[in-house]
Amino acid sequence: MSGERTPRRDDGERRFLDAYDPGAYAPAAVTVDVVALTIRAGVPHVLLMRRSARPQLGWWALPGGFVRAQDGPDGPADPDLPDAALRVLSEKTPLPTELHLEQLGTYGALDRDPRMRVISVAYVLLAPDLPDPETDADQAAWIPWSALGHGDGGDRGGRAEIDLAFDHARIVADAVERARSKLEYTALATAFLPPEFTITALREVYEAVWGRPLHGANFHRKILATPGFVEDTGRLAERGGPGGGRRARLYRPGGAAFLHPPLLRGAQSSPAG
Amino acid sequence: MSGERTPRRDDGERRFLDAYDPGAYAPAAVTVDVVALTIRAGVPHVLLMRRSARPQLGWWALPGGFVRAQDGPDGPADPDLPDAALRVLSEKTPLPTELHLEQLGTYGALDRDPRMRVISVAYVLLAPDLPDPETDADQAAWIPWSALGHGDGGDRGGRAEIDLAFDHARIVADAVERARSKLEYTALATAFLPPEFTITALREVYEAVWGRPLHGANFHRKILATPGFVEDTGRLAERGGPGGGRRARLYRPGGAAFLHPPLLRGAQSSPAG
DNA sequence: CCAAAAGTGTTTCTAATACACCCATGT
DNA sequence: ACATGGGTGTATTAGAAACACTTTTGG
Repeated sequence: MSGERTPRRDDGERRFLDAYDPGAYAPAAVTVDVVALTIRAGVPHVLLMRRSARPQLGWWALPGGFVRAQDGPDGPADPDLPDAALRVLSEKTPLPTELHLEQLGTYGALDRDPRMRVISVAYVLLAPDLPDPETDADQAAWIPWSALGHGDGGDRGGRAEIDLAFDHARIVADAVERARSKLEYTALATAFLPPEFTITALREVYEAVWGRPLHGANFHRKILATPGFVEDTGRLAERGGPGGGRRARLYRPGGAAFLHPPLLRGAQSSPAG
Repeated sequence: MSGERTPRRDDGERRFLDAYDPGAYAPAAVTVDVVALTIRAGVPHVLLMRRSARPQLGWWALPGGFVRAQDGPDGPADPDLPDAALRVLSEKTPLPTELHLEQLGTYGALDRDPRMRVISVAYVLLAPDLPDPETDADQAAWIPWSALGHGDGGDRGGRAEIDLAFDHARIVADAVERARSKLEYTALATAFLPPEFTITALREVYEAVWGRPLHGANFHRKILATPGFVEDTGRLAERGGPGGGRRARLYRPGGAAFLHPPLLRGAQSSPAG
């Protein structure tokens, strides 16, 4: 490792770039697909759309679209991939202001799209309970994870499974697994909740995503013992439970991104609390 | 969710596909970059190459190359992205038979390559100590993480930092962080070791990657208490330490992919044991 | 013999779990 | 009043960490 050079862009470099022909490459299409996850009434849902174009016209699929690589007639180039994900999603449904977006992975098998080679960068979006998409209800909808063919963890006793277009069932399954494991060691559960929430609401997020009940009392203590997870607002919820009950304290997300120690979903009956 | 349809490919679909023109899209180039990590003499290294072409001629960079989207003059199409990663890497250095390859993430900022819009799918490869690349030593080399400008954790007291081409410093930093966290909750540490190894060698992997000493006695017990992490071969190492010492038992990787419980790298002096 | 490294025993301490119980509110 | 849900106290238990010590080898 002797004599490291750290060359700066020189005249030769400039001349090379001026003469470069971008059309020489570019044999694959690049898309972004978004797995938007939320929890409605304690049940995890994913946003799906019916395909309005061939191929696989009429199938349920993830919202997605082509990355704008350069400025063009359709609009300016996407500065980065997350921008492309948000643009593509906002073209189909209104976006909440508070959200969490993270890259899930990239899918590029040769035969995943019958038209051509398509490389899809998938993103996971975690959002609080959103209104139904404003597009025609038959075109976009929040679908429970449990209704999907693969990768869920809920009960779907006898219900018909929904097949997704392309390899989107696999992508959703990967997204669900990502969400499940990230709740263990990050404070991401708050991304499913409004800006202020109760500890019970937070617990219900864990129970919905992990598909298993947690011990309320111990969960409560453990959340408060994890530094930076939540921050007390000093106020109380408007009212107690529907059938009576004490009013719960309201919290907002704390500054911490990672949880120390993590909330492990072990094999026991009610861990993490 | 009433009346789900699961349409099959019909005549209209077939006619559509026959008439489809793939050239209508394809505005971005897709590459794969590989962050190959190994440990040599207790020090973590990454495989880097000097760029032999413009742009950034002569800079250190990750091995990588364009994805073959279709069959062409250079060879057949890559069936999937991991195949592309292995092909690209094998074109530059011989590959070990035992290795772990996983997708790290995809980088697609508008200005990350001055030539054109390039979307790079990055892979992490964990490998046992490999021989030096057979290409010219000045063209490819194993470089210690600590020599790199960003994202390391080792000491580099006064040593000159190596700048990487494009956004590769960021990619390597992400790969290092991925490796560090995956050692916590998966059995991946064995990917850095030969097929049979001692518990001490395993501990040295953790110490190298995490950059911190661990308590040998407790580590030993904890590894053996984690089901499926390692499996006893019943044999002993050829000899003890250089200055004397008992011969260590040899183990091979167990079947488990995930560790229950995980080995947490907390903030204390010597966790995980 | 002595130093070095592998591995075990044991104590201490902290954190996870379970369960009992009190508090506050809606009906 | 009483049922419901929020929240705290506390005993039990499991696991993490620290340290002492035995075993086996090289020099």
